[in-house]
Amino acid sequence: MRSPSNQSVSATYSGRNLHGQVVKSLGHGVVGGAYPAGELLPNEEVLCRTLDVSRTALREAIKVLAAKGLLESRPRVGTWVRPQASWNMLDPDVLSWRCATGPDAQFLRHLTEMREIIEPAAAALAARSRNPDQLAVLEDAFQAMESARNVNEWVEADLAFHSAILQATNNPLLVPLAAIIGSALEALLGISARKAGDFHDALPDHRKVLDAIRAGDAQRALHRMAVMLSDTRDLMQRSAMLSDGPADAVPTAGHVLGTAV
Amino acid sequence: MRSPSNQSVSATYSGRNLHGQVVKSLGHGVVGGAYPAGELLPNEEVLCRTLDVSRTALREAIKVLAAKGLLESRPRVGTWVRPQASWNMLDPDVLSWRCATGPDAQFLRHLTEMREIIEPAAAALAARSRNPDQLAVLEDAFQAMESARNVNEWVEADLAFHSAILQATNNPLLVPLAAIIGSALEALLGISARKAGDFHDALPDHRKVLDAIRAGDAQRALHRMAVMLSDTRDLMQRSAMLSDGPADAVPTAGHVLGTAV
DNA sequence: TGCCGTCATTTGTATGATTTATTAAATCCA
DNA sequence: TGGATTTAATAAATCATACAAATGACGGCA
Repeated sequence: MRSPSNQSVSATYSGRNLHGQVVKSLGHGVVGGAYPAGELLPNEEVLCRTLDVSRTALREAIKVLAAKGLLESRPRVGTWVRPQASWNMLDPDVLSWRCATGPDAQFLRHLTEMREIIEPAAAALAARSRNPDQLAVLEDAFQAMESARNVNEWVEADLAFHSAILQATNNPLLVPLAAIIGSALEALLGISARKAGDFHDALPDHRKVLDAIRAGDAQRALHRMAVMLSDTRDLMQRSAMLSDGPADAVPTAGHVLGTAV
Repeated sequence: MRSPSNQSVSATYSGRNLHGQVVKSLGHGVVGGAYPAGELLPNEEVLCRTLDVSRTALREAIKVLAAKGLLESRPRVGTWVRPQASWNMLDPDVLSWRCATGPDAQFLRHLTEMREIIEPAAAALAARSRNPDQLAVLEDAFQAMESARNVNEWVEADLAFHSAILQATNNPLLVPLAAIIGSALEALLGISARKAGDFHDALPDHRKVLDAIRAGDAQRALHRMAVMLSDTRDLMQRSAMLSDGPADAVPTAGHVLGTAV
């Protein structure tokens, strides 16, 4: 038995190590706009003193951020912030940093748009490809949603539910997109601070998706998921209206894709 | 003028630096299965001697691979390969390494499935959201496809075409998915070695998508893109049949999603 | 003006010393 | 003997320092 016993589940390796903390700190700074795109960072010596770490730790962090497309370095020039288009936006860390700093309405719209593209299709594939174990995981997640007693528990179970669907597609390329859903839920939580009895309203929508996937009905699963997301969008716009005044009437991806009710 | 002049366009930062070469080498090894999942890598000292680099370079490479979800390290234990489910499959580097080593039919199917989910929706959004500049880029890419004189030129232009559509959605989360299309084209190239006059057959399909996007007709763009991908899949299965014998009859994502012709 | 070599600055690479985290063995008590 | 506790061994983590390489800027020179 050589293989190590407990492997960390979380995709984003947190700031447990020192260099991880530096990655987090610099990552926040870059994504948050503290260092504008195209601008040079202070050189290594200065950054080391600013962050109070050794060059080793700093450089490891810079290499990680370069691998995520945020930074680029050259001798004699320095290290600078790459244009936003080069950032690996689907990286869980980048996504999380982006959400942590000003989850503007526009970015939330982009997240929602992605969900409306991915999730109905994923539900359809899951209905077709799921195996019994994967279905069991999905059922468990649904039960966890039912028995959630506060918002945090509910969000956790909700994410587990949608992740389980992605897993059940048996397409490994779809699985990492759970990070997008997680970010969307987190951002949504920040905007519409739901009350105690509120969140259970979404339960019937989820049950219908589950039923369709259990029955192996791909068409129905796709449709039910589209409906659920449409409802979520409505809820979002309503709470945005309450806080920010009338929201601009943006056509939903569902409308564009022809999958809305 | 402080901002550096020429920024590298390529997303995957190649092995120009020594540590970049180590990232590439180890990345290939891990993704290719030379180091099985769950298995410990040799410790730093041994790896340094094996790869003939300093600990600095090796450790920076390991940090990068850890950030991509491939590895995890702990003191007293070592560095081991994380389970495949933890790999950040959407990372351009990981995707490229995966394609470089045994692009099995199954993985190609997963890539195609993703395209069939993403691209019709992206085409629809692009038809709606594109601005004149983005349309011009798309037209340029199409002309490059028309005037391609060999397979390499054609693949390059093809990728540019599909990337331009993703860009034209104005959703930054969709842009990085171009890496998936690139991998799919590359893998497809490996399987069905197209002949000189062959590839231009796909031109009419592309023209119809372009026309729909130019006209701002989201529904038609979606439909035309779905048709194009369906044709591509047919071509793929036919050439697979020629080389590997009769292919198993897999339902297309297009069928599942109800977007096929 | 335009070319070319030199120099200064910044990252890149290498190495040794020290610290910390973690496991497994060893030890100490009931 | 059994369980908890301490200790030791090991590998990565961090730090500090030295040197190498790349490259943009400057200045000399034809």
